[in-house]
Amino acid sequence: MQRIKLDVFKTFFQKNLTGNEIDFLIALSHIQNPQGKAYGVHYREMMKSVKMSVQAFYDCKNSLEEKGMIEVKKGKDDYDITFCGNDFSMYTEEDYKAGGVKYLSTNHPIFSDRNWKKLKPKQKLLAMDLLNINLAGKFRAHKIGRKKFFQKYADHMEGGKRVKGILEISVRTLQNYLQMLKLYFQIKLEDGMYHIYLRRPFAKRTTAFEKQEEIERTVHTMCRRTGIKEVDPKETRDICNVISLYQKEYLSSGMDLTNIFSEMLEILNVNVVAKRRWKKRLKASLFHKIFREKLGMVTA
DNA sequence: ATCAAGACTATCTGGCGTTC
DNA sequence: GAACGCCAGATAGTCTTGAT
Repeated sequence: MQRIKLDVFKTFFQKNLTGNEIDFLIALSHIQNPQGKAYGVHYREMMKSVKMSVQAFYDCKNSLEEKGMIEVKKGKDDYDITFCGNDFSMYTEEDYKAGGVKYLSTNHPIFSDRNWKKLKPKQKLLAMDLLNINLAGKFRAHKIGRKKFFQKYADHMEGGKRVKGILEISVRTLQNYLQMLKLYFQIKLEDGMYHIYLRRPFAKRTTAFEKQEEIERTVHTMCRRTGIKEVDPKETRDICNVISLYQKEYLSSGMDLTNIFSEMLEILNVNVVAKRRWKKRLKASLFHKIFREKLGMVTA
């Protein structure tokens, strides 16, 4: 589920997010399940994907929780993190077709661009807002009056009072931002109207989101938590397929997969008395059986 | 693995001035 | 008139170091 709900994104503007915090949330959206939950988030993993320091990981995790953007539950050397309000599980195919699901895709090339990380926090928000407008407008140029553009994003004076724009920055700063926006957008000023549209390499929709990848992450997390070191690729794939097949039931049941993995290991090692001698590995057929039982499906 | 303190670095603003 | 380069000082963000 590489996406952020539009109304969740809108709250970004009021939370005074730092650059790292924004990237943390984007990275979280990459690994969340349809309910907006990311299981087994490890600090090293985030350090790598967000390119942040150890301390930055903890700072972000704590500050985002304080700001009410995420909910954190401690796991085994890792965390289960819920992206608050970013739940997509209630939508059906029809909802998507009818255009009733408003979201910003985080699977867009702009987020993997090498310059992205260098952008300032509010530049990121501005780029994301314009990206959303351009995607919604099917890549047609976004036309907006110069004055209106500045009033929307930057503060301005009105009758001696300072009126805030959504970015709460000065006009001068917004002018500076226009330079960086040129990385991703073509910006032309014609008759007092800005014409803003995505540059060629970025004028594309996302690639299909990787449901499989997210499930595979879950399996690896469960392996880490149950101490399985020997991760057979074929068994992993088969287990992923089973989870994918029953994903709807699994998500609504709210069950903890760790228990199924533990049970799988117990059965595999039923003849081994000493726990430390257990052979810890994956066995898809056994997983399948336990999984179905727990979901209340009777094996035929 | 986690976190706190302090060091270091980046950012924003608003003024002045130049260019188109 | 709009855009923007440069500058200094205040403020905020991030990283390094080091302890537990």
